[in-house]
Amino acid sequence: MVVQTELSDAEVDRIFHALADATRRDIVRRTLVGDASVSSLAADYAMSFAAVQKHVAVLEGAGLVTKTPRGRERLVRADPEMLARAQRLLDAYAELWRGRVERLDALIAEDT
Amino acid sequence: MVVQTELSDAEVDRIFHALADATRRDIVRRTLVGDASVSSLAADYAMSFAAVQKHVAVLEGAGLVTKTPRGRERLVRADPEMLARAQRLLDAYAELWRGRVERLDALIAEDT
DNA sequence: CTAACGTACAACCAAATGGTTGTACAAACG
DNA sequence: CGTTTGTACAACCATTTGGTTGTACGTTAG
Repeated sequence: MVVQTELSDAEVDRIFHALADATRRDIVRRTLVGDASVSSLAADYAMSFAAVQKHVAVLEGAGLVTKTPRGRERLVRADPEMLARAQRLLDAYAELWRGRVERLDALIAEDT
Repeated sequence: MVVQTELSDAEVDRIFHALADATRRDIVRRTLVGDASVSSLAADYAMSFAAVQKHVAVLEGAGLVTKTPRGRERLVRADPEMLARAQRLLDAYAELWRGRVERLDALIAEDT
């Protein structure tokens, strides 16, 4: 889509795909506030631990989240740098669309 | 993720999924500027007409795009209202993340 | 009218997704 | 020590995805 951004098409694909699932969005939300082990995350979803592990892996692959070992646990946290890049990406789209919508509004206004 | 938005989880799923493909993002970009028939869109991608038809259907299902018949053609255009809703959704995420990042920045600043 | 064009839709296929269970292993607990 | 906890990973499965080709049908052009 060649919006102003430093992200490749494949990275944008991965980011949007990672966010296209309610469980994964919830994991991002929770790890935004503070760290959480994979099992503590898994405790709140009606699916197996392994399934949650996979969701975390998808988020990790998109760079939205990082995992750091602490003892036998793996702490998951939202990665601020990648979130900032994703944020700029979303801003770029929002801005693009805003421009389009305002242009349409202007056309409608002219019609009156 | 329960961000401030009027969209259901399933709708958010569909929107992000629709945007998780470079061809579909390109179609949105092109129909943002002006209408385009499905075949005129398809002419620019290295895939069959039917494949492009399916991509348009995904965008349509997400509400990002509408199709209106004109003669034998079907004109595709980005839907301003849904784009505005998607824009607010993206804004909400960006804002959420911005808050988190700024909070982290503040913590780092305190450490110095 | 006939031919070409634009679309719809079904059938099919390979690969990816999203889930499961089972096994293995290191770390923490008692 | 042995047991439980947290994780990793493989195998498996059903469904979805993203692509294909082929057929049918209305619309436009000659």
